[in-house]
Amino acid sequence: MAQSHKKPPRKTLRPRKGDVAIDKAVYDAIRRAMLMGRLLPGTKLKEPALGRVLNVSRERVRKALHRLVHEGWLEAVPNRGTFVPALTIGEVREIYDVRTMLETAIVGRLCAELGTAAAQRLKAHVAEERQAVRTDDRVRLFGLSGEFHVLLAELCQNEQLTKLLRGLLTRSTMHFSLAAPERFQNCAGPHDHADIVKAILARDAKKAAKLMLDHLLGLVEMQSAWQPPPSPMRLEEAFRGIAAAKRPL
Amino acid sequence: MAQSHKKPPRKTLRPRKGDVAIDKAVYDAIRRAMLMGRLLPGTKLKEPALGRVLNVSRERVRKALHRLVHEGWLEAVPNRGTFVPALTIGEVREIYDVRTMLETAIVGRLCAELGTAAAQRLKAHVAEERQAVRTDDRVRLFGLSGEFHVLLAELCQNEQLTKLLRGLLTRSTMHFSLAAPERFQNCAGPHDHADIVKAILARDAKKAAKLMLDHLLGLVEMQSAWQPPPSPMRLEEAFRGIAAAKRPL
DNA sequence: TGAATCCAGAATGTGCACATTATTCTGCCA
DNA sequence: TGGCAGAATAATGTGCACATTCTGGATTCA
Repeated sequence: MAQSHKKPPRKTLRPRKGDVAIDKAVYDAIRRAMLMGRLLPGTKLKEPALGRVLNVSRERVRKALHRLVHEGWLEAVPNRGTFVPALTIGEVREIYDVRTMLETAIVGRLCAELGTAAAQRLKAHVAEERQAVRTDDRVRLFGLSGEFHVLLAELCQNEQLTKLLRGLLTRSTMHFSLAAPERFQNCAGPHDHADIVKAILARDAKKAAKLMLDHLLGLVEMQSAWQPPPSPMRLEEAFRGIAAAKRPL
Repeated sequence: MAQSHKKPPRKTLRPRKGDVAIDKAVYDAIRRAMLMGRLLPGTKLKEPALGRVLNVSRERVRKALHRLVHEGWLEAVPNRGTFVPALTIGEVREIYDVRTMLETAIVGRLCAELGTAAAQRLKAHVAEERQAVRTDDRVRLFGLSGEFHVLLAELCQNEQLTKLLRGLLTRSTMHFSLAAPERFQNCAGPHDHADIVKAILARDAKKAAKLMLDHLLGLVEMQSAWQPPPSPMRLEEAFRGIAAAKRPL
């Protein structure tokens, strides 16, 4: 305590108040890179390199990586680093199995209790998907296809359910994104979705559940057919156009 | 680079190799304190105090808190601190609603495909619960009651499902633990479990699902009746007997 | 007397400097 | 020429020293 207590060096220490925004930006950047298939399974995410590429400090990268690891997006090996996981077909099947359990129950419930507003939202969504198909807007259709399943959960008015299903959805699409990014699509097509909505609106619980089951089984089948391409990718290229912080921090 | 480069102070820096174990210990300690009802909803978990109590550095506490926050056990307010959440009855109902969707599907599947080994494990578990009731072993019954639901998931041979259900279970019991720690019990009693197992063994999917539904509804009903007691608690008392690291780090 | 303000104390957030550990490269030897 | 050992280099893990922000209480003024 009774030391010299010299003036600290303090070079460039300036923690602004907009801190959580930066954290989220880093997190989103890595997640987006994965979802866009820029990061091959087995890729090692080095903290210094990521910090350089994203223009943030290593601690920021570290925090984002920890979060992603815990969410199941990445795998961490102590004293080794953080890696992009190689999801096996079995794991993908398991995730889709859980989704089947949840989503068949969801459509069943929607058949039992469905307000006019909810029905309207369903019909509007199907119309949007049809429009996306007509204009051949692949990117938009990709987003809509995923949001359809989230919408079904939302209509149950259960926050926990929605959050859970959203996590399952992103995890189930991860393998697909990593495996075949050029074939950007979430579902086989909006046709299945339209049929499911029709069954729900007709209050046909049995048919709706069956359609949902077949739909998800079809997705698994489709994903199982793909193989991860063996072409590696540099980190700088992977994060090209995916900025976290414009100015250095 | 061309600076004086004096000898660094380095007082007591000794990062052992058993690091992840300490992290887990801190994490478990806080979680255990919550599960034992030692931490009332609204309690602020101060990092320095926790570090003192658990004999670990503040960074370790910080990491554990971050993880717990992300898992939904705690709530963090930026620049304010980390707090024990006050789960509303509505949220508890939502969690149980999700559990209902999953677990009715689980028992349905078990009725369809159930090996002899699985049937044996089910019967053994029911016997264990009955034994715990006979000897009036409350603590053991508490653990067994929770593990029953996890066991059902495990018998589906789906890792993802098991992990998910385990999370839901702990989260659904959290409110109960916080509200009424002295009434330590997971389920209304082993009687419901025995009936469910009987229906599964009889391959009666409809009855099994109905029994599970009623079982979970009963649990929600029971939890809704309780109110959180308004007696606060000091941090030192809360973590009495819940050690993270014996020796200072 | 009550409320607004300001100030001291503590708690949180974060960059940084190390120690430790893993990886790669290079030279040597079989 | 291929494999192996050791050193150099890079990456990860962690305590620490700050800056910033929040909180609680005392003081002052209407």
